Amino acid sequence: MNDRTHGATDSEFLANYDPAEFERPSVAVDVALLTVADGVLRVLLVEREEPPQAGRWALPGTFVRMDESLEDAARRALATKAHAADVFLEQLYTFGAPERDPRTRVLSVAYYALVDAGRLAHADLRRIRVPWEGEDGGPVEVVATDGEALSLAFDHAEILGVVVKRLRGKLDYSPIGFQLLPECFTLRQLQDVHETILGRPLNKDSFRRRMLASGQLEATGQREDEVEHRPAELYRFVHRSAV
Amino acid sequence: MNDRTHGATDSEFLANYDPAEFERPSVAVDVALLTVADGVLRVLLVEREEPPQAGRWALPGTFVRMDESLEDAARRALATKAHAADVFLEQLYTFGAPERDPRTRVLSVAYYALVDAGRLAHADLRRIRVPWEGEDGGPVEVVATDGEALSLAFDHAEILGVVVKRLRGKLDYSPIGFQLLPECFTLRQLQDVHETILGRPLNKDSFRRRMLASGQLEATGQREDEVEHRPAELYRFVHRSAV
DNA sequence: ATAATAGTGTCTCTAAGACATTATATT
DNA sequence: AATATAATGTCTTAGAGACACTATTAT
Repeated sequence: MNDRTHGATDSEFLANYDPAEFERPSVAVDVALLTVADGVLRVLLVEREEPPQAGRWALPGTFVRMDESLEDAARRALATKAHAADVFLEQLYTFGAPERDPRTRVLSVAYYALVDAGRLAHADLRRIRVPWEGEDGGPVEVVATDGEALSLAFDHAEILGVVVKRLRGKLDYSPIGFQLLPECFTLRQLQDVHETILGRPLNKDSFRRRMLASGQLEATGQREDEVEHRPAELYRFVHRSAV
Repeated sequence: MNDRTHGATDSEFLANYDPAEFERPSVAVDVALLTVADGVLRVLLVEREEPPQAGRWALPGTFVRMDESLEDAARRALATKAHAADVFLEQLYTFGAPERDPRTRVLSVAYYALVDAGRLAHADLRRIRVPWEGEDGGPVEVVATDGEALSLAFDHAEILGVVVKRLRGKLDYSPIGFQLLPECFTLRQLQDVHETILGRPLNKDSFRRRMLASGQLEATGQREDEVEHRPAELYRFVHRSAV
């Protein structure tokens, strides 16, 4: 028991508190920014230019500053890459294996962000290939435009695997599907997003019924155009007031 | 760009790496150890004896050591409190608001643990009261045996709220219900656990059918005894081989 | 007109809720 | 025998899958 602190008031204690007393891990945030387009999941990666693991591809990340929240750090990690002000962003999991970073102990609080493909240039987006079915989980692969698998830094292939697993699990009872589409969209586009995330085809009829019955969709009265067939109704996502 | 590191190999870089270069947050783990008995959720709390927030009730926690995994730290936080070797333990969420701890920046990687009530003395377990329905979420209350609400330390009421919300969300598609029961249990006991977690009654017939159809239950051929009515069959949880 | 997709209506099948009935223990 | 709960069987209802059919655009 420490006489300097035991029984003291909070203010006395804090005046004597030495935060440098113990060795600490570093804390980073890494953000998986995903889009869906053309039936594939894509992720924003950056090529590491400095050691460790220079030349490998990594999720955008940054070390957490002492006075910012974790979510603020995550948005800062995206700031130069995307119009990150209003992207959907949610904490995923904290990865803390002692040897996951060769520098020193580095914890990564991982986030995932979802945007519609129209808001990002395709330049930095790489295609995700999921080598497992359903919610089995495990690392995923990321392939370049030439089809070759990229070498990912640290445990980022595992992090992306957890992202995909999380998306598959949450898709049915959360509005994440809408985050990957523009404000107005057709039911077909919504179904494409769901099928791409789940990695399997869905029944069109029951998908329509389920979505329309959910109360989350509002018909805009407008129709898509520039399509070479009958244009579909455009819908807007409305947050469902719980029952 | 840093000339000392740019273009260097990993080993050159690491030889020069100074982990003390940047100020870092502290990282703690806090563990919510839950049981279900007599129709209530209970949680293991410890009374803080030293500042900050001496006298308040807190989740067992500890600072993460440089060479241990987050899960190891969580088990260590429980070690003196419970036979923690083989409890079910899962990461919940990382809480990182800059002002959540008055000492300095302290991140908390929260875990939850589930054990059957028979394995813990009731002494340190306090009853959880959930003031919201379904998965609305929000902080919960913890009440002493005399019914008075305890004053919880830091953001631990919010952490417990997230635990309850997570349990309600995962109950239907994960085996967490079984973690709160002894190895052999009756369907009635399993239903009690589900009803307690969800905070609402369930239909007995369809609950039985659903559980038996899930393939997760194996009849032991044995029956409960020391009950004052017809004894029920005892079942054992078997991990369901997917499909 | 033809092609292509949007959207509607209906049948079937499965799972949940409701309820009645039978079974098996204790007192 | 009376009581309490376990366990089974059946009817009804809601939602998903399947499929046929109609609607609306472009070429």
